[in-house]
Amino acid sequence: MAPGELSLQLYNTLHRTKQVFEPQDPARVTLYVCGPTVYNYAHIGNARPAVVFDLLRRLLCLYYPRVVYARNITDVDDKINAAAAERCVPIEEISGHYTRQYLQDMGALGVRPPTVSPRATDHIKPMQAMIQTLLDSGHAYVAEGHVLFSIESFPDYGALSRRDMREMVAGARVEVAPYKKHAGDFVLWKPSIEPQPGWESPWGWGRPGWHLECSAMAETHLGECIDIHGGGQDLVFPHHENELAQSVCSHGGKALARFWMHNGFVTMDQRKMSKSEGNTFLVHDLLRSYPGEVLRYLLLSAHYRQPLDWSELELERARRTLDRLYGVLRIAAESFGPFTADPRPGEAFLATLRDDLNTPLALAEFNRLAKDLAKAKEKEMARAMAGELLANAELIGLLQSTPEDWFSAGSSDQEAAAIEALIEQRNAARVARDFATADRIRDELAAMGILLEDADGTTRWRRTDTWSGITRDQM
RNA sequence: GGCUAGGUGGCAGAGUGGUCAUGCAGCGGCCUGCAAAGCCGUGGACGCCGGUUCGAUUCCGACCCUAGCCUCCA
Repeated sequence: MAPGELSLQLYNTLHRTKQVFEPQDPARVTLYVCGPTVYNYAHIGNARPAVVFDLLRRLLCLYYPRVVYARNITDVDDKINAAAAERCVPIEEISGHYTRQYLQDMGALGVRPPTVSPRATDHIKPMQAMIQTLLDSGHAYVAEGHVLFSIESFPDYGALSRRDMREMVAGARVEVAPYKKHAGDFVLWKPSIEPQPGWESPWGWGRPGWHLECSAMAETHLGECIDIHGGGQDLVFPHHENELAQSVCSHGGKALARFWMHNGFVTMDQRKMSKSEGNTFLVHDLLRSYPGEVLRYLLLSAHYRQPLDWSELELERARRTLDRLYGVLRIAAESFGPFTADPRPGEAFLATLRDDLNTPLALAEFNRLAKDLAKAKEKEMARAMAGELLANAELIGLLQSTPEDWFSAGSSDQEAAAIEALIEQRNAARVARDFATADRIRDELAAMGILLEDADGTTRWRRTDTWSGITRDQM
Protein backbone atom coordinates (compact mmCIF):
# COMPACT_ATOMS: atom_id res chain seq x y z
CA MET A 1 0.00 0.00 0.00
CA ALA A 2 1.30 3.42 -0.89
CA PRO A 3 2.18 5.75 1.98
CA GLY A 4 0.43 8.93 2.95
CA GLU A 5 -3.11 9.40 1.72
CA LEU A 6 -3.62 5.77 0.96
CA SER A 7 -2.70 4.51 4.37
CA LEU A 8 -4.95 2.30 6.41
CA GLN A 9 -5.45 3.62 9.91
CA LEU A 10 -6.65 1.38 12.68
CA TYR A 11 -7.33 2.11 16.31
CA ASN A 12 -4.95 0.06 18.40
CA THR A 13 -6.22 -0.74 21.88
CA LEU A 14 -2.67 -1.35 22.97
CA HIS A 15 -1.78 2.31 22.39
CA ARG A 16 -5.30 3.75 22.61
CA THR A 17 -4.84 5.65 19.40
CA LYS A 18 -5.23 5.31 15.68
CA GLN A 19 -2.10 4.12 13.94
CA VAL A 20 -1.06 3.50 10.36
CA PHE A 21 -1.27 -0.19 9.68
CA GLU A 22 1.70 -1.85 8.02
CA PRO A 23 1.86 -5.62 8.02
CA GLN A 24 5.01 -7.45 9.04
CA ASP A 25 4.94 -9.29 5.76
CA PRO A 26 2.77 -7.75 3.02
CA ALA A 27 2.76 -11.12 1.30
CA ARG A 28 0.99 -12.70 4.27
CA VAL A 29 -1.19 -10.53 6.48
CA THR A 30 -2.49 -12.28 9.57
CA LEU A 31 -5.72 -11.65 11.44
CA TYR A 32 -7.02 -13.55 14.44
CA VAL A 33 -10.44 -13.05 15.98
CA CYS A 34 -11.88 -14.79 19.00
CA GLY A 35 -14.79 -16.87 17.79
CA PRO A 36 -17.74 -18.36 19.62
CA THR A 37 -17.96 -20.82 22.44
CA VAL A 38 -20.48 -23.17 20.92
CA TYR A 39 -23.06 -23.90 23.58
CA ASN A 40 -25.96 -21.83 22.31
CA TYR A 41 -27.25 -19.85 19.36
CA ALA A 42 -25.34 -16.67 18.58
CA HIS A 43 -27.10 -13.47 19.57
CA ILE A 44 -26.77 -10.24 17.66
CA GLY A 45 -24.01 -9.06 20.00
CA ASN A 46 -21.97 -12.12 19.12
CA ALA A 47 -22.54 -11.28 15.48
CA ARG A 48 -21.01 -7.83 15.71
CA PRO A 49 -17.35 -8.85 15.79
CA ALA A 50 -18.01 -11.45 13.11
CA VAL A 51 -19.41 -8.76 10.81
CA VAL A 52 -16.89 -6.06 11.73
CA PHE A 53 -13.84 -8.21 11.23
CA ASP A 54 -15.32 -9.77 8.12
CA LEU A 55 -15.38 -6.25 6.73
CA LEU A 56 -11.81 -5.59 7.86
CA ARG A 57 -10.73 -8.79 6.20
CA ARG A 58 -12.47 -7.82 2.95
CA LEU A 59 -10.75 -4.46 3.04
CA LEU A 60 -7.33 -5.98 3.70
CA CYS A 61 -7.85 -8.39 0.83
CA LEU A 62 -8.21 -5.42 -1.48
CA TYR A 63 -4.71 -4.22 -0.68
CA TYR A 64 -2.77 -7.37 0.11
CA PRO A 65 -2.50 -10.49 -1.99
CA ARG A 66 -2.86 -12.90 0.90
CA VAL A 67 -4.73 -12.39 4.15
CA VAL A 68 -4.88 -15.33 6.52
CA TYR A 69 -7.87 -14.91 8.78
CA ALA A 70 -8.36 -17.29 11.68
CA ARG A 71 -11.49 -17.31 13.81
CA ASN A 72 -11.54 -20.10 16.32
CA ILE A 73 -14.30 -22.32 17.60
CA THR A 74 -14.10 -22.94 21.32
CA ASP A 75 -15.54 -26.42 21.61
CA VAL A 76 -14.27 -27.35 25.03
CA ASP A 77 -15.64 -25.24 27.83
CA ASP A 78 -17.56 -25.67 31.06
CA LYS A 79 -20.63 -24.08 29.57
CA ILE A 80 -20.71 -26.70 26.84
CA ASN A 81 -20.35 -29.37 29.51
CA ALA A 82 -23.24 -27.87 31.42
CA ALA A 83 -25.45 -27.70 28.34
CA ALA A 84 -24.65 -31.32 27.48
CA ALA A 85 -25.38 -32.50 31.00
CA GLU A 86 -28.64 -30.60 31.09
CA ARG A 87 -29.88 -32.18 27.91
CA CYS A 88 -28.30 -35.58 28.55
CA VAL A 89 -26.49 -35.63 25.23
CA PRO A 90 -22.80 -36.05 24.37
CA ILE A 91 -20.71 -32.90 24.45
CA GLU A 92 -19.88 -33.25 20.76
CA GLU A 93 -23.54 -33.09 19.91
CA ILE A 94 -23.86 -29.70 21.56
CA SER A 95 -20.68 -28.25 20.11
CA GLY A 96 -21.29 -29.76 16.68
CA HIS A 97 -24.82 -28.48 16.43
CA TYR A 98 -24.03 -24.94 17.51
CA THR A 99 -20.92 -24.75 15.39
CA ARG A 100 -22.96 -25.52 12.29
CA GLN A 101 -25.64 -23.11 13.40
CA TYR A 102 -23.11 -20.35 13.99
CA LEU A 103 -21.63 -20.70 10.53
CA GLN A 104 -25.07 -20.72 8.98
CA ASP A 105 -26.25 -17.64 10.88
CA MET A 106 -23.09 -15.69 10.15
CA GLY A 107 -23.32 -16.71 6.51
CA ALA A 108 -26.80 -15.20 6.40
CA LEU A 109 -25.26 -11.94 7.61
CA GLY A 110 -22.87 -11.98 4.67
CA VAL A 111 -19.92 -13.06 6.79
CA ARG A 112 -17.54 -15.03 4.63
CA PRO A 113 -15.93 -18.11 6.14
CA PRO A 114 -12.51 -17.32 7.59
CA THR A 115 -9.43 -18.82 6.02
CA VAL A 116 -9.25 -21.22 8.95
CA SER A 117 -11.73 -22.01 11.73
CA PRO A 118 -9.59 -23.96 14.17
CA ARG A 119 -11.33 -25.96 16.86
CA ALA A 120 -9.84 -26.07 20.32
CA THR A 121 -10.16 -29.83 20.62
CA ASP A 122 -7.94 -30.26 17.55
CA HIS A 123 -5.14 -28.32 19.22
CA ILE A 124 -4.56 -30.09 22.52
CA LYS A 125 -0.98 -30.99 21.55
CA PRO A 126 0.18 -27.45 20.84
CA MET A 127 -1.58 -26.28 23.97
CA GLN A 128 0.28 -28.82 26.06
CA ALA A 129 3.53 -27.84 24.39
CA MET A 130 2.92 -24.21 25.25
CA ILE A 131 2.15 -25.09 28.85
CA GLN A 132 5.38 -27.07 29.09
CA THR A 133 7.34 -24.14 27.71
CA LEU A 134 5.78 -21.85 30.28
CA LEU A 135 6.55 -24.31 33.09
CA ASP A 136 10.14 -24.68 31.90
CA SER A 137 10.66 -20.95 31.78
CA GLY A 138 9.20 -20.37 35.23
CA HIS A 139 6.08 -18.55 34.06
CA ALA A 140 3.76 -21.30 35.25
CA TYR A 141 3.47 -23.67 38.19
CA VAL A 142 1.60 -26.81 39.14
CA ALA A 143 -0.75 -26.76 42.11
CA GLU A 144 -3.31 -29.38 43.11
CA GLY A 145 -3.61 -30.83 39.62
CA HIS A 146 -3.89 -27.41 38.01
CA VAL A 147 -1.29 -25.64 35.97
CA LEU A 148 -1.43 -21.91 36.59
CA PHE A 149 0.14 -18.93 34.90
CA SER A 150 2.03 -16.71 37.29
CA ILE A 151 1.25 -13.12 36.46
CA GLU A 152 4.06 -11.91 38.70
CA SER A 153 6.49 -13.60 36.32
CA PHE A 154 5.45 -11.16 33.59
CA PRO A 155 6.11 -7.52 34.51
CA ASP A 156 4.05 -6.19 31.59
CA TYR A 157 0.92 -7.94 32.80
CA GLY A 158 -1.95 -5.46 32.68
CA ALA A 159 -0.48 -3.29 29.93
CA LEU A 160 -3.19 -4.02 27.37
CA SER A 161 -6.12 -3.46 29.71
CA ARG A 162 -4.28 -0.77 31.69
CA ARG A 163 -4.82 -2.37 35.00
CA ASP A 164 -2.70 -2.33 38.08
CA MET A 165 -2.80 -5.78 39.57
CA ARG A 166 -2.13 -4.53 43.07
CA GLU A 167 -5.29 -2.43 42.88
CA MET A 168 -7.24 -5.32 41.54
CA VAL A 169 -6.28 -7.60 44.37
CA ALA A 170 -7.38 -4.97 46.83
CA GLY A 171 -10.73 -4.75 45.11
CA ALA A 172 -11.15 -8.44 44.43
CA ARG A 173 -14.71 -9.49 45.04
CA VAL A 174 -14.34 -13.15 44.33
CA GLU A 175 -12.92 -15.76 46.61
CA VAL A 176 -9.49 -16.77 45.44
CA ALA A 177 -8.60 -20.44 45.10
CA PRO A 178 -6.14 -21.19 47.94
CA TYR A 179 -3.58 -22.83 45.67
CA LYS A 180 -3.02 -19.65 43.64
CA LYS A 181 0.16 -17.75 44.39
CA HIS A 182 -1.45 -14.53 43.21
CA ALA A 183 -5.16 -13.83 42.98
CA GLY A 184 -4.74 -12.93 39.31
CA ASP A 185 -3.07 -16.18 38.34
CA PHE A 186 -5.16 -18.08 35.83
CA VAL A 187 -5.58 -21.67 34.79
CA LEU A 188 -3.70 -23.14 31.84
CA TRP A 189 -4.75 -26.72 32.53
CA LYS A 190 -7.28 -28.10 34.93
CA PRO A 191 -8.19 -31.62 36.04
CA SER A 192 -11.30 -33.24 34.60
CA ILE A 193 -13.57 -35.85 36.09
CA GLU A 194 -16.05 -37.92 34.09
CA PRO A 195 -18.14 -37.03 32.22
CA GLN A 196 -16.17 -33.86 31.57
CA PRO A 197 -13.98 -34.03 28.49
CA GLY A 198 -10.33 -34.67 29.19
CA TRP A 199 -6.97 -35.57 27.70
CA GLU A 200 -3.89 -37.26 29.08
CA SER A 201 -1.14 -34.86 30.03
CA PRO A 202 2.03 -34.72 32.13
CA TRP A 203 -0.12 -33.04 34.79
CA GLY A 204 -2.82 -35.62 34.80
CA TRP A 205 -6.03 -36.18 32.90
CA GLY A 206 -7.57 -32.80 32.26
CA ARG A 207 -8.57 -30.03 29.88
CA PRO A 208 -7.17 -26.68 28.82
CA GLY A 209 -8.09 -23.28 30.21
CA TRP A 210 -9.99 -20.97 27.91
CA HIS A 211 -7.31 -18.31 27.47
CA LEU A 212 -4.72 -20.84 26.43
CA GLU A 213 -6.78 -22.14 23.54
CA CYS A 214 -6.51 -18.94 21.55
CA SER A 215 -2.78 -18.57 22.16
CA ALA A 216 -2.11 -22.07 20.88
CA MET A 217 -4.40 -21.80 17.88
CA ALA A 218 -3.03 -18.43 16.84
CA GLU A 219 0.49 -19.80 17.06
CA THR A 220 -0.39 -22.91 15.07
CA HIS A 221 -2.10 -21.15 12.20
CA LEU A 222 -0.64 -17.67 12.08
CA GLY A 223 2.75 -17.84 13.77
CA GLU A 224 4.16 -16.28 16.89
CA CYS A 225 3.36 -12.65 16.10
CA ILE A 226 0.17 -11.78 14.29
CA ASP A 227 -0.66 -8.50 12.61
CA ILE A 228 -4.12 -7.90 14.04
CA HIS A 229 -5.94 -9.51 16.90
CA GLY A 230 -9.63 -8.70 17.24
CA GLY A 231 -12.58 -9.36 19.51
CA GLY A 232 -15.23 -7.76 21.64
CA GLN A 233 -14.41 -5.12 24.21
CA ASP A 234 -15.29 -7.44 27.05
CA LEU A 235 -12.43 -9.69 26.06
CA VAL A 236 -9.77 -7.09 26.74
CA PHE A 237 -9.65 -8.23 30.32
CA PRO A 238 -9.00 -10.89 31.27
CA HIS A 239 -9.04 -12.93 28.07
CA HIS A 240 -6.73 -10.93 25.84
CA GLU A 241 -4.50 -9.83 28.67
CA ASN A 242 -3.99 -13.47 29.57
CA GLU A 243 -3.58 -14.58 25.99
CA LEU A 244 -0.95 -11.92 25.51
CA ALA A 245 0.90 -12.95 28.67
CA GLN A 246 0.98 -16.63 27.73
CA SER A 247 2.12 -16.04 24.18
CA VAL A 248 4.73 -13.43 24.95
CA CYS A 249 6.21 -15.57 27.73
CA SER A 250 6.29 -18.70 25.62
CA HIS A 251 7.79 -16.88 22.64
CA GLY A 252 10.75 -15.37 24.39
CA GLY A 253 9.23 -11.92 24.73
CA LYS A 254 7.97 -11.52 21.19
CA ALA A 255 4.71 -9.56 20.92
CA LEU A 256 1.59 -11.62 20.26
CA ALA A 257 -0.09 -9.00 18.11
CA ARG A 258 0.94 -5.64 16.71
CA PHE A 259 -2.61 -4.32 16.56
CA TRP A 260 -5.35 -5.12 19.02
CA MET A 261 -8.83 -4.15 17.90
CA HIS A 262 -12.01 -4.28 19.96
CA ASN A 263 -15.59 -3.75 18.93
CA GLY A 264 -18.15 -2.08 21.19
CA PHE A 265 -21.21 -3.82 22.52
CA VAL A 266 -24.66 -4.23 21.19
CA THR A 267 -26.96 -2.93 23.89
CA MET A 268 -30.65 -3.15 24.68
CA ASP A 269 -32.10 -0.05 26.30
CA GLN A 270 -28.52 1.12 26.83
CA ARG A 271 -27.60 -2.06 28.72
CA LYS A 272 -25.15 -4.58 27.42
CA MET A 273 -26.78 -7.49 25.67
CA SER A 274 -25.49 -10.73 27.10
CA LYS A 275 -26.55 -14.26 27.66
CA SER A 276 -26.18 -13.94 31.39
CA GLU A 277 -28.48 -10.89 31.41
CA GLY A 278 -31.00 -12.72 29.30
CA ASN A 279 -31.66 -9.64 27.16
CA THR A 280 -30.53 -11.13 23.88
CA PHE A 281 -31.90 -11.34 20.39
CA LEU A 282 -30.72 -14.44 18.61
CA VAL A 283 -29.59 -14.03 15.03
CA HIS A 284 -31.40 -17.25 14.29
CA ASP A 285 -34.71 -15.72 15.38
CA LEU A 286 -34.15 -12.31 13.83
CA LEU A 287 -33.54 -13.94 10.47
CA ARG A 288 -37.13 -15.16 10.47
CA SER A 289 -38.36 -11.57 10.32
CA TYR A 290 -35.57 -9.70 8.61
CA PRO A 291 -33.23 -10.38 5.71
CA GLY A 292 -29.63 -10.87 6.82
CA GLU A 293 -28.67 -7.71 4.97
CA VAL A 294 -30.91 -5.64 7.22
CA LEU A 295 -29.11 -6.99 10.27
CA ARG A 296 -25.76 -6.40 8.64
CA TYR A 297 -26.70 -2.87 7.66
CA LEU A 298 -27.77 -2.05 11.19
CA LEU A 299 -24.61 -3.57 12.66
CA LEU A 300 -22.53 -1.39 10.35
CA SER A 301 -24.58 1.76 10.81
CA ALA A 302 -22.64 2.78 13.92
CA HIS A 303 -18.88 2.95 14.17
CA TYR A 304 -17.56 -0.40 15.37
CA ARG A 305 -16.06 0.97 18.57
CA GLN A 306 -19.28 2.71 19.63
CA PRO A 307 -22.08 1.00 21.45
CA LEU A 308 -25.02 0.06 19.26
CA ASP A 309 -28.46 0.06 20.81
CA TRP A 310 -30.59 -2.63 19.24
CA SER A 311 -34.27 -1.93 18.67
CA GLU A 312 -37.17 -2.78 16.46
CA LEU A 313 -37.31 0.84 15.36
CA GLU A 314 -33.73 0.82 14.12
CA LEU A 315 -34.30 -2.50 12.37
CA GLU A 316 -37.23 -1.04 10.54
CA ARG A 317 -35.20 2.00 9.54
CA ALA A 318 -32.43 -0.22 8.25
CA ARG A 319 -34.93 -2.15 6.21
CA ARG A 320 -36.43 1.02 4.74
CA THR A 321 -32.99 2.27 3.83
CA LEU A 322 -32.21 -0.92 1.94
CA ASP A 323 -35.66 -0.80 0.34
CA ARG A 324 -34.83 2.65 -0.92
CA LEU A 325 -31.45 1.63 -2.33
CA TYR A 326 -32.90 -1.42 -4.04
CA GLY A 327 -35.79 0.71 -5.23
CA VAL A 328 -33.47 3.19 -6.90
CA LEU A 329 -31.59 0.34 -8.55
CA ARG A 330 -34.80 -1.29 -9.71
CA ILE A 331 -36.16 1.83 -11.35
CA ALA A 332 -32.86 2.88 -12.89
CA ALA A 333 -32.27 -0.60 -14.27
CA GLU A 334 -35.59 -0.49 -16.11
CA SER A 335 -34.30 2.44 -18.17
CA PHE A 336 -30.56 1.95 -18.27
CA GLY A 337 -29.75 -1.52 -17.02
CA PRO A 338 -28.65 -4.10 -16.48
CA PHE A 339 -25.83 -2.80 -14.36
CA THR A 340 -22.58 -4.43 -13.43
CA ALA A 341 -20.35 -3.54 -10.53
CA ASP A 342 -17.14 -1.65 -11.23
CA PRO A 343 -14.01 -3.75 -10.74
CA ARG A 344 -13.13 -1.70 -7.70
CA PRO A 345 -15.06 0.39 -5.16
CA GLY A 346 -14.96 4.18 -5.35
CA GLU A 347 -11.98 5.91 -3.81
CA ALA A 348 -14.08 8.19 -1.57
CA PHE A 349 -15.81 5.13 -0.19
CA LEU A 350 -12.55 3.27 0.37
CA ALA A 351 -11.07 6.26 2.12
CA THR A 352 -13.84 6.16 4.71
CA LEU A 353 -13.16 2.52 5.45
CA ARG A 354 -9.41 3.01 5.58
CA ASP A 355 -10.02 5.49 8.37
CA ASP A 356 -10.53 2.89 11.07
CA LEU A 357 -13.57 1.42 9.34
CA ASN A 358 -15.76 4.50 9.40
CA THR A 359 -18.82 2.61 8.22
CA PRO A 360 -21.40 5.34 9.00
CA LEU A 361 -19.54 7.62 6.63
CA ALA A 362 -19.22 4.80 4.10
CA LEU A 363 -22.97 4.25 4.20
CA ALA A 364 -23.54 7.97 3.69
CA GLU A 365 -21.63 7.52 0.46
CA PHE A 366 -24.32 5.04 -0.63
CA ASN A 367 -26.90 7.76 -0.25
CA ARG A 368 -24.90 10.16 -2.35
CA LEU A 369 -24.55 7.64 -5.16
CA ALA A 370 -28.17 6.51 -4.93
CA LYS A 371 -29.33 10.08 -5.15
CA ASP A 372 -27.25 10.70 -8.25
CA LEU A 373 -28.38 7.43 -9.77
CA ALA A 374 -32.04 8.28 -9.22
CA LYS A 375 -31.52 11.59 -11.00
CA ALA A 376 -29.46 10.21 -13.86
CA LYS A 377 -30.97 11.16 -17.19
CA GLU A 378 -28.61 9.33 -19.45
CA LYS A 379 -27.21 5.85 -19.67
CA GLU A 380 -23.55 6.69 -19.16
CA MET A 381 -24.21 8.56 -15.96
CA ALA A 382 -26.55 5.85 -14.63
CA ARG A 383 -24.06 3.12 -15.37
CA ALA A 384 -21.25 4.99 -13.69
CA MET A 385 -23.28 5.61 -10.55
CA ALA A 386 -24.70 2.11 -10.39
CA GLY A 387 -21.32 0.54 -11.12
CA GLU A 388 -19.71 2.36 -8.27
CA LEU A 389 -22.64 1.77 -5.94
CA LEU A 390 -22.60 -1.96 -6.63
CA ALA A 391 -18.84 -2.22 -6.24
CA ASN A 392 -19.02 -0.46 -2.89
CA ALA A 393 -21.90 -2.66 -1.88
CA GLU A 394 -20.04 -5.79 -2.79
CA LEU A 395 -17.10 -4.85 -0.62
CA ILE A 396 -19.21 -4.01 2.38
CA GLY A 397 -21.48 -7.00 1.86
CA LEU A 398 -24.77 -5.29 1.09
CA LEU A 399 -27.14 -5.15 -1.92
CA GLN A 400 -26.20 -8.68 -2.83
CA SER A 401 -29.69 -9.59 -4.07
CA THR A 402 -31.29 -8.40 -7.25
CA PRO A 403 -34.01 -5.80 -6.68
CA GLU A 404 -36.56 -8.33 -8.00
CA ASP A 405 -35.58 -10.92 -5.44
CA TRP A 406 -35.38 -8.35 -2.69
CA PHE A 407 -38.88 -7.02 -3.22
CA SER A 408 -40.52 -10.35 -3.92
CA ALA A 409 -38.95 -11.65 -0.69
CA GLY A 410 -39.11 -15.30 -1.51
CA SER A 411 -42.45 -15.37 -3.32
CA SER A 412 -42.74 -18.31 -5.66
CA ASP A 413 -43.12 -17.78 -9.40
CA GLN A 414 -46.72 -18.87 -9.09
CA GLU A 415 -47.44 -16.32 -6.40
CA ALA A 416 -45.72 -13.65 -8.41
CA ALA A 417 -47.79 -14.53 -11.47
CA ALA A 418 -50.98 -14.34 -9.43
CA ILE A 419 -49.99 -10.97 -8.04
CA GLU A 420 -49.18 -9.65 -11.46
CA ALA A 421 -52.48 -10.91 -12.83
CA LEU A 422 -54.32 -8.90 -10.17
CA ILE A 423 -52.23 -5.86 -10.99
CA GLU A 424 -53.25 -6.24 -14.65
CA GLN A 425 -56.89 -6.29 -13.63
CA ARG A 426 -56.43 -3.24 -11.48
CA ASN A 427 -54.71 -1.32 -14.21
CA ALA A 428 -57.46 -2.24 -16.64
CA ALA A 429 -59.96 -0.85 -14.15
CA ARG A 430 -57.90 2.29 -13.78
CA VAL A 431 -57.85 2.83 -17.53
CA ALA A 432 -61.62 2.44 -17.49
CA ARG A 433 -61.69 4.94 -14.60
CA ASP A 434 -63.37 2.34 -12.42
CA PHE A 435 -61.50 3.38 -9.34
CA ALA A 436 -63.76 1.49 -6.96
CA THR A 437 -62.64 -1.78 -8.53
CA ALA A 438 -59.04 -0.63 -8.73
CA ASP A 439 -58.97 0.25 -5.06
CA ARG A 440 -60.69 -2.98 -4.11
CA ILE A 441 -57.98 -4.97 -5.84
CA ARG A 442 -55.30 -2.87 -4.20
CA ASP A 443 -56.85 -3.52 -0.79
CA GLU A 444 -57.04 -7.20 -1.61
CA LEU A 445 -53.34 -7.27 -2.37
CA ALA A 446 -52.55 -5.24 0.72
CA ALA A 447 -54.31 -7.89 2.77
CA MET A 448 -51.92 -10.41 1.18
CA GLY A 449 -49.00 -8.27 2.26
CA ILE A 450 -48.37 -6.75 -1.15
CA LEU A 451 -47.81 -3.02 -1.48
CA LEU A 452 -48.25 -1.36 -4.88
CA GLU A 453 -46.46 1.63 -6.28
CA ASP A 454 -47.55 3.35 -9.46
CA ALA A 455 -44.88 5.40 -11.15
CA ASP A 456 -43.68 6.18 -14.64
CA GLY A 457 -46.66 4.38 -16.09
CA THR A 458 -45.82 1.08 -14.44
CA THR A 459 -46.98 -0.59 -11.27
CA ARG A 460 -44.32 -2.16 -9.05
CA TRP A 461 -44.96 -4.32 -6.01
CA ARG A 462 -43.18 -5.42 -2.88
CA ARG A 463 -43.88 -7.76 -0.03
CA THR A 464 -44.54 -6.16 3.32
CA ASP A 465 -45.95 -9.05 5.29
CA THR A 466 -42.90 -9.43 7.50
CA TRP A 467 -42.82 -5.77 8.39
CA SER A 468 -42.74 -4.87 12.03
CA GLY A 469 -45.82 -2.69 12.09
CA ILE A 470 -43.85 0.38 13.01
CA THR A 471 -45.45 3.25 11.17
CA ARG A 472 -43.93 6.36 9.82
CA ASP A 473 -45.09 8.62 12.61
CA GLN A 474 -43.33 6.34 15.10
CA MET A 475 -40.02 6.87 13.36
C1' G B 1 -13.67 2.12 44.90
C1' G B 2 -10.00 1.45 40.53
C1' C B 3 -9.68 1.50 35.29
C1' U B 4 -11.74 2.43 30.18
C1' A B 5 -15.06 4.69 26.92
C1' G B 6 -18.87 8.18 25.90
C1' G B 7 -22.42 12.60 26.34
C1' U B 8 -24.08 16.10 18.92
C1' G B 9 -30.77 18.58 16.30
C1' G B 10 -37.52 14.73 17.61
C1' C B 11 -34.62 9.86 16.69
C1' A B 12 -30.18 7.33 14.77
C1' G B 13 -25.28 8.72 13.76
C1' A B 14 -20.39 10.88 11.47
C1' G B 15 -17.16 14.87 11.82
C1' U B 16 -14.53 19.48 12.40
C1' G B 17 -10.66 25.26 15.61
C1' G B 18 -13.96 29.62 11.51
C1' U B 19 -18.26 27.50 4.61
C1' C B 20 -22.20 20.71 4.11
C1' A B 21 -22.36 15.14 7.37
C1' U B 22 -25.91 11.53 6.10
C1' G B 23 -30.56 8.89 7.00
C1' C B 24 -35.44 8.65 9.31
C1' A B 25 -39.30 11.75 11.21
C1' G B 26 -41.37 17.12 10.63
C1' C B 27 -42.80 21.29 7.47
C1' G B 28 -43.83 23.48 2.26
C1' G B 29 -44.20 22.18 -2.90
C1' C B 30 -44.16 18.90 -7.55
C1' C B 31 -46.07 14.32 -9.37
C1' U B 32 -50.64 11.00 -8.67
C1' G B 33 -57.83 9.47 -9.97
C1' C B 34 -56.50 8.59 -4.68
C1' A B 35 -52.51 6.36 -2.20
C1' A B 36 -47.51 4.67 -2.02
C1' A B 37 -42.85 5.63 -3.92
C1' G B 38 -39.89 9.39 -6.03
C1' C B 39 -38.29 14.47 -6.81
C1' C B 40 -37.42 19.82 -5.21
C1' G B 41 -37.03 23.05 -1.06
C1' U B 42 -36.73 23.88 4.40
C1' G B 43 -36.15 24.70 10.00
C1' G B 44 -33.50 22.35 13.96
C1' A B 45 -27.47 20.34 17.60
C1' C B 46 -23.05 19.95 19.74
C1' G B 47 -24.04 17.91 28.83
C1' C B 48 -22.58 22.05 32.48
C1' C B 49 -18.82 25.82 34.16
C1' G B 50 -14.28 28.07 33.41
C1' G B 51 -9.61 28.71 30.36
C1' U B 52 -6.56 29.14 25.64
C1' U B 53 -7.85 31.74 20.92
C1' C B 54 -9.52 37.00 16.63
C1' G B 55 -12.91 32.71 16.86
C1' A B 56 -14.42 26.26 20.25
C1' U B 57 -19.22 21.62 19.46
C1' U B 58 -13.95 20.68 18.15
C1' C B 59 -7.99 22.08 22.35
C1' C B 60 -7.10 22.32 28.10
C1' G B 61 -9.11 21.89 33.30
C1' A B 62 -13.03 21.09 36.91
C1' C B 63 -17.96 19.29 37.45
C1' C B 64 -22.47 16.46 36.29
C1' C B 65 -24.52 12.23 33.84
C1' U B 66 -24.35 7.32 31.23
C1' A B 67 -22.29 2.69 29.91
C1' G B 68 -18.58 -1.10 30.21
C1' C B 69 -14.60 -3.91 32.61
C1' C B 70 -12.60 -5.43 37.49
C1' U B 71 -16.56 -12.72 37.77
C1' C B 72 -18.31 -16.38 32.42
C1' C B 73 -19.39 -12.88 28.39
C1' A B 74 -18.55 -10.59 21.44
